[in-house]
Amino acid sequence: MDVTKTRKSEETRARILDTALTLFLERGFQETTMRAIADAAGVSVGNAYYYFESKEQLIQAFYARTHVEHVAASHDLLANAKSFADRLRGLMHTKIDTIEPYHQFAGVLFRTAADPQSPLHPLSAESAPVRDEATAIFAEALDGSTSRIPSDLRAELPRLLWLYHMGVVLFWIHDSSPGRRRTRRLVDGTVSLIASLVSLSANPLLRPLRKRALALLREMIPEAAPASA
Amino acid sequence: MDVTKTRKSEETRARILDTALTLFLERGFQETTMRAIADAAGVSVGNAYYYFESKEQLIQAFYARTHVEHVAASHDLLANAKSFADRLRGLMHTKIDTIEPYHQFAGVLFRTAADPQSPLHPLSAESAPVRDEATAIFAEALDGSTSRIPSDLRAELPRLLWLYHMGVVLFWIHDSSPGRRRTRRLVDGTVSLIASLVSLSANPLLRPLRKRALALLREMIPEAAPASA
DNA sequence: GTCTATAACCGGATAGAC
DNA sequence: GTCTATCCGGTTATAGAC
Repeated sequence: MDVTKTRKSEETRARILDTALTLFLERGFQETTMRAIADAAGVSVGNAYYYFESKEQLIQAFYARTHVEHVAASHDLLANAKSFADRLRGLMHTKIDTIEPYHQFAGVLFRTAADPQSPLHPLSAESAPVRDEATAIFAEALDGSTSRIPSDLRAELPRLLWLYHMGVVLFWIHDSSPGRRRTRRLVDGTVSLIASLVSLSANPLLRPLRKRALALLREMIPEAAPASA
Repeated sequence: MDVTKTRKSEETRARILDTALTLFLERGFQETTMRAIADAAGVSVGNAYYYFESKEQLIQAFYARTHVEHVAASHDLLANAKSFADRLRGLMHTKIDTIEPYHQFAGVLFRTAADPQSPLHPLSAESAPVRDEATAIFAEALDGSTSRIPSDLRAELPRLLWLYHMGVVLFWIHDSSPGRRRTRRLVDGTVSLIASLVSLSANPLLRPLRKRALALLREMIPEAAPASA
């Protein structure tokens, strides 16, 4: 009985979610009313709110879905590419590929996510699991690379790269060029610069700067998910 | 007659704006209804909307006001400090001072500003005047400095610094430490790093990297306010 | 106690009279 | 320029069904 109940519940939830995402993609976020979502999903408005706290909550699905897709899409790449630059570049391009279908309402998503109070915010406690997973994929890109990287830097790089990737996504949101060409170009350019910088950072000349930068980073972002920051 | 009309209009507009900002500061943005603003300002809701397109539009005032204050607050500093690091550090600290009163609703402000569609967006055409002025103050900090800086970098630095300053403000929004200590610390640390990096960039070893970085920057941000980007 | 529905609330925004 | 009346849509209160 529990099973049946749960299954039906799950189905209703999934139906509402799928309907919502479809409508968002068809008409945009603002233009899609909760009444329309409920209607199209064959439930009442109140019922939709039983499953999802708010309209924005429905966007959470975006996060989870695209991240899962990104991991899947990156599998081959991470199995094959060797150099740090290739791995990072590949990762970034598959990321863009993965989120592309959602570009039209990415603005709204980001707008929501930008509010420090929002559970959707990338730095919020609620986002910690997704954030940690996303950071992990950069760590994986790093671990599997054959490039020589100073060990102190290597320890901090995954989080730095996650931050970098957020910056690229931010650029992407504003990128209206055909095929998102400008973002692609930005990725190629910045990955190449990052790779150069990383390999230069081993140079004795840059050692003091590297040490200072890493110390500052550790001070500013003490833990992956600081509750009291 | 026109004068009287205009004057009265200006007064009403100013009254609504002042009332709104006061209420926002007292109770927060979300908690302040347009009805409350209209009431407190002694006008009707419809009238408030005659002067301001939307509730969020009222926040525009924030931009203009704080920038004017920032320029004023930076005057002495720019007249006295000599080194690039001192000038930049001072500029950043006066910036934080200036925006501090608005910290409690900065999240909402940023949230609004983050939407690519929003006229409040820092990169929007509507924001160009403020953005250009803000960039100009960094150019001034640079021009008056006695530090030696490669000329190709010097040409691009104001825009880079504007970008950097946006990043700091973003950090500040999320900074709930007493006295905004973490942001202050971030400013000191990053300014020192930036200064080191700028002076290191003259080193032949880093020349190719600098050239590539600047070329990428110019490609990605062709003009101050690209209409078609 | 898990799910679903209806009716209402609330506040941002607009229409249209004066 | 100013108002009143109204719309609209996110959200909630609450009653009842399974």
